[in-house]
Amino acid sequence: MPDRPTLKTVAAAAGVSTAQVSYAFNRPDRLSAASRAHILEVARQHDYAGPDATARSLRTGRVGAVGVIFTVGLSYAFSDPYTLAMLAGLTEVTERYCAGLVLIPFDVGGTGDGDAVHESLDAVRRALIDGAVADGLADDHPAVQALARRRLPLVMSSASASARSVLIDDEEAGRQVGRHLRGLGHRDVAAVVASRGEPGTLVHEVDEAELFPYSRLRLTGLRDGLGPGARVRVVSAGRNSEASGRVAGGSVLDAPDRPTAIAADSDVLAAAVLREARHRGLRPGVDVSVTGFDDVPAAADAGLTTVRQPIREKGRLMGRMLLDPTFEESRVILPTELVVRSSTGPAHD
Amino acid sequence: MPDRPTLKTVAAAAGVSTAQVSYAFNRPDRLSAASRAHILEVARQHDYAGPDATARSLRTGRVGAVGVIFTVGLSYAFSDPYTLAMLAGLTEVTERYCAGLVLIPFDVGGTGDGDAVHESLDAVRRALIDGAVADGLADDHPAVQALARRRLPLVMSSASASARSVLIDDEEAGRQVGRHLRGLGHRDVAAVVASRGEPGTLVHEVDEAELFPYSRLRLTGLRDGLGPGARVRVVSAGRNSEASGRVAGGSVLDAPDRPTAIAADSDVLAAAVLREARHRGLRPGVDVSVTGFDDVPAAADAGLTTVRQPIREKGRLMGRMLLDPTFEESRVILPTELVVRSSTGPAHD
DNA sequence: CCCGCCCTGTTAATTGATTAACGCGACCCT
DNA sequence: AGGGTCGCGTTAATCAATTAACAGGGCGGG
Repeated sequence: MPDRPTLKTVAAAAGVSTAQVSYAFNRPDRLSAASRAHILEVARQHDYAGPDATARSLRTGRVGAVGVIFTVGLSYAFSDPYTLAMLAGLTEVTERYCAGLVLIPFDVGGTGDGDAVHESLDAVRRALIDGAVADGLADDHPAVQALARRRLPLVMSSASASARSVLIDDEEAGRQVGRHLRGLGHRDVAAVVASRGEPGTLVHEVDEAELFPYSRLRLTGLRDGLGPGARVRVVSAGRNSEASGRVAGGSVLDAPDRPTAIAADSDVLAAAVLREARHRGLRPGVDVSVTGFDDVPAAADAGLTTVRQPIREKGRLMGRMLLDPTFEESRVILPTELVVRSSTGPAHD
Repeated sequence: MPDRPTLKTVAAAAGVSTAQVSYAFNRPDRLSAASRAHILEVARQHDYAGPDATARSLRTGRVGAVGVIFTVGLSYAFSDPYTLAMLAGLTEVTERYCAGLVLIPFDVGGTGDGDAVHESLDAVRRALIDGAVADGLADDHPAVQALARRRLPLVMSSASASARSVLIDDEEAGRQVGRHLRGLGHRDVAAVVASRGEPGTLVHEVDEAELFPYSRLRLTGLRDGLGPGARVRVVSAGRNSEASGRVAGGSVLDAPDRPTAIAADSDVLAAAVLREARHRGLRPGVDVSVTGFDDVPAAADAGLTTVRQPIREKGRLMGRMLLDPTFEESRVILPTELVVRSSTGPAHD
């Protein structure tokens, strides 16, 4: 018996039909206890590990796992506190449902041209999942569209025409930051946002459509909150990492017309900006004001003024949308809250 | 056409055999460019997302994903620096191979009796993977055995009779710690190890067999390194977390016969012990010596004497063992290095 | 005594693809 | 003209299970 045993093998060895073996593993109530015991015993003797997962999935149409799309390198994602908090919430739920979690890389390295996109979509197309979470992606993202074509249940964290979503009101959050800064007298603000551009480069108005959807909304809110007459320059931070944040922050701080405040799109970026500021002898909240986003644990330590969002709860709700059949809402909006700490203060130039 | 389209649908609509459609998606060289273009066009019109992932997996026997078994809650794992570093290395490789990563919960909550084990094994049995990584688990762990029965390629991080492995020499690492402490004059040491027991309780010699395999080996090495005549008490830390570490550390520090040194099984536990020590007014490296394990980034900040192991490289190698067909070795032993910092110092009682 | 139901068990259709083997013209070479 | 090869397609077996529908024996009730 060199071959891997199958249901058929076991059925033949036990002298019953394959249906009986299947029932023995899946529906104890459909056969007598005696024959179930016998079948399981024969299975053990043949070292049969139970029904093949792939075949069962094909037949039942269920896989028992949900996916998460990652548009940045996975090995980087594991160092991002926002992502980790979201995943922690998500896995609380998947675990309760005994579901696996599939991390799907969508890594369009380099130019991002048609072929590269096509290639990296393979992982999305081949992923064995019952549904997926696309955090921070827009409806028109190729990975999202590929999933939609597969007709898989999808949960997003930005407003979507078709998919269910768990959101925050990004525009309002941006407005909270804008109003706070305006109240402190800031009229010249740099927004540091993750984007495809090189860290430290300016994002022109026409390119703002290319930003992540949440960045666009926060920008709109920020401008609104600052009111008319304020200047808002948008600076690309490349990816959302410490290193990129330092480059972007440095370029803003070294500009001849340095803004009085810097609103970063995440606490990770904001913390990097803070470090660069201190490095230049600038006192946060005095010489320059800095705000973040998310309120990850490190923000409190850094004295960072930031917008708190319930990240873990977001993950939990996304998970429930996918797995809990009694969860009906197709859109949940979570509250945000401006947390004022020492990194912001009155403007003076 | 309310149903999800299949290969057959598309073949019929395009007026070709299903084989052609399959080739159009998988083997462009097996058909003329014209008919390939035609088929893909028809597929698009019918909103066909490409061959069904499950069916393809059944037929080809390949899934395109590898699994990682977690014996602690996933949402907790995301806060453990060792796990994150290992995953970062692992995903570097899976990403290169466009493979998904499936996080498989094996969460035997509560008593851990037969039924609960059986139940939580379901996720392991049903996981759609081509192979798996079992970090820190022993050959006789139920989840490992379930995977072995499925005849899936398996990579472990402890010595295994059957599976391939990427290891460190845990016994030698323990010995390094032991010798270091002996050199400082410590003759009474507490080893704080993760285990199933309640944090803070003593682990009796007979129960040591129940510990994680790496803990056992390190203990053996530690005793050997300390040499004859030294006392080593083993204290359970429950799970490998800050909270558990504080409980375990507190109980050791409050014991009437407090040891002069505490060797923790991870930097996370050691950092917790350090905090408890400081909290009691004990100066690390002076009033009490503490060692960790892993050398995660936080260890340097905490001034922790610890054993460095190349965690990320471990993850990378595990991934290559699973995915890189040119990687032949079935056992790799990585080097460790004792990093002496300020948390250890001469013993005096 | 007969009808119908329950309990166990079997038959066989189905899930959606992959791919080896083979068929059939057209073309080339000698 | 005969035979070999090449390009392009089709046929049909196979992957390993699930499950609706059905069959027959035993048994209780009328």
